Amino acid sequence: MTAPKTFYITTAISYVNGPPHLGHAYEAISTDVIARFKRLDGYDVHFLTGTDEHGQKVERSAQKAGKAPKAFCDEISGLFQQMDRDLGISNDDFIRTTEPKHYRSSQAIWRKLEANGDIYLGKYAGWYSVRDEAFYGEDETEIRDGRRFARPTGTEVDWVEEPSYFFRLSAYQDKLLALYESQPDFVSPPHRRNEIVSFVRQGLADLSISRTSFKWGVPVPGDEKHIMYVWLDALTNYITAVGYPDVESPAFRKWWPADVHIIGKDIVRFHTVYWPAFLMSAGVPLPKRVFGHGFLNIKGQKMSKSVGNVLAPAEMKAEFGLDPMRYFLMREVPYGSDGDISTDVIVHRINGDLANDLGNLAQRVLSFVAKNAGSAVPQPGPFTADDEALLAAARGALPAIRAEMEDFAIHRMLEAIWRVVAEANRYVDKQAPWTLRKTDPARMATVLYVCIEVIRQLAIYIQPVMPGSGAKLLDQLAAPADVRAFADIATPIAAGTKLPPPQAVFPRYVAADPGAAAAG
RNA sequence: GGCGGAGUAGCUCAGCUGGUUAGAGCAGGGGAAUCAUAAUCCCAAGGUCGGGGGUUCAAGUCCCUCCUCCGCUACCA
Repeated sequence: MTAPKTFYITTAISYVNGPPHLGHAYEAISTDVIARFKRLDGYDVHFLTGTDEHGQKVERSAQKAGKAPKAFCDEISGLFQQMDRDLGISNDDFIRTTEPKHYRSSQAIWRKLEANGDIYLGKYAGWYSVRDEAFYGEDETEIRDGRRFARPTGTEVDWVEEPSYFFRLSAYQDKLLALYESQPDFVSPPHRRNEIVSFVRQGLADLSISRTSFKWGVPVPGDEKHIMYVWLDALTNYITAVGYPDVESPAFRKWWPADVHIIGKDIVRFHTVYWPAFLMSAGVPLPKRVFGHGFLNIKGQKMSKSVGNVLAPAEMKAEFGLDPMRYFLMREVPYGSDGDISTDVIVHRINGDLANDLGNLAQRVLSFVAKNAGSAVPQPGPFTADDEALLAAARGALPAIRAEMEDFAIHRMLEAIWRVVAEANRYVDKQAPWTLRKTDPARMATVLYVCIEVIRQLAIYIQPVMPGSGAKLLDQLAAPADVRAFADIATPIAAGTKLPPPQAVFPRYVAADPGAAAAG
């Protein structure tokens, strides 16, 4: 037997500066969809998510909250873990950068970079924004009301002058360009790749990778006045979780290099420039791919605290239900682009795609079978061309959705599935089993069989996005738990299978209190 | 300022290396059916493909130019 195909996928670790919002949920859900898809497709999957807990911003937030940094992190990290549970996220592990094993791992990679001659002590002076965790040039700042702000982001900056260790990022320019050249899909979607390539082409400056102005971080080995730059520490989480620095450990050998890091578009550079450079220096293989997803806007506006339109994942779930919420987010927004959401669009999707198209398809067929076929899968006769065409469309969707998921085109995967849904509804109308019931019961049996088989396949396909609903549908088809993977598409349902009473899976959404819905 | 992307039916978007009457989904219009969560199905309608110029037998699809929007990035004393 050959070793099972493995798939290691990660989200970015969330910064514990505040509670999770819909953007975090979006990343968690989309990564979860890919992870579940791969599991259903026969891969041994390792899905990692977690929280990023160091840095001056967290130190200050903790102070403001009157808490010790670690206690503060425990609390916020707990909220993220709760969110994952609420959203049905199937992560196999949850890493926190404050774990002892992560200190060990971060210090180990530091020593590797050092041993490779890529770290030197210098001095950094500049305008530093705690909010952005970044330095700005004098000319990038402006003074308002006697205080100085970074122009690009509008955050307040302080003059910071301190000794700092630097990483020789400048030495990696050619190697990085060679990487983008030889592995065109290392960075995706493609337009992100172009941005990164042009950024690196402009030349890379060495990177300041330590701080002395605060304490909340991983101490630099051998010079504990310094703590490591949060990004070096944070990125390392991906290898810590699978056993680094024990590169010979079973976990590390099994999972690393990661198949894909799913991240937000705002941190593509850290993952496709700094991270591969660190790994090259440390002599660790690079992740295979990095995918930067887009952001969600609410009715055309960026989510922000000051606008007051920050949507809590729990609110949206409470209003629309978990699976409809997951479906909406995955279907409405092309994965990799920004998306806009509003209550109108959500309701439209839920009622149109879920209740009317798929939900009603299942309900019209299953209730018909319950009433007219003795609540069991009918015995089919010979298939007509129409039957074969629909069955072929359903079966043929599998390679199509696989291809879409290779590019992380989750929205197009769903589109492909829904093309089958539409075809199935057309088939039902054309075959009109309610007429056949009177004229040709044998033919009716065949038609119903085909419908049930197609619904079974659809139920299997939707599981990555809507695990609960897929399961509910498969329960109604009396499908045992061990025949719900993509491999089971090929084995049609057995005639004679006794079916439980049908039950609507996707109810229509009706606003309880019009105007009070979550997204406005 | 540089690099890149985008401007196609009311809305969201497909349209690969140029080639018959420019497509889909949704909304809107008409009709059919009644198994079903009043869901479904069919039909028609709807676009000077951002403006202008050019290449070509032929351009949404190539070239030039202008306008608008977006992303990345750099930056003027």
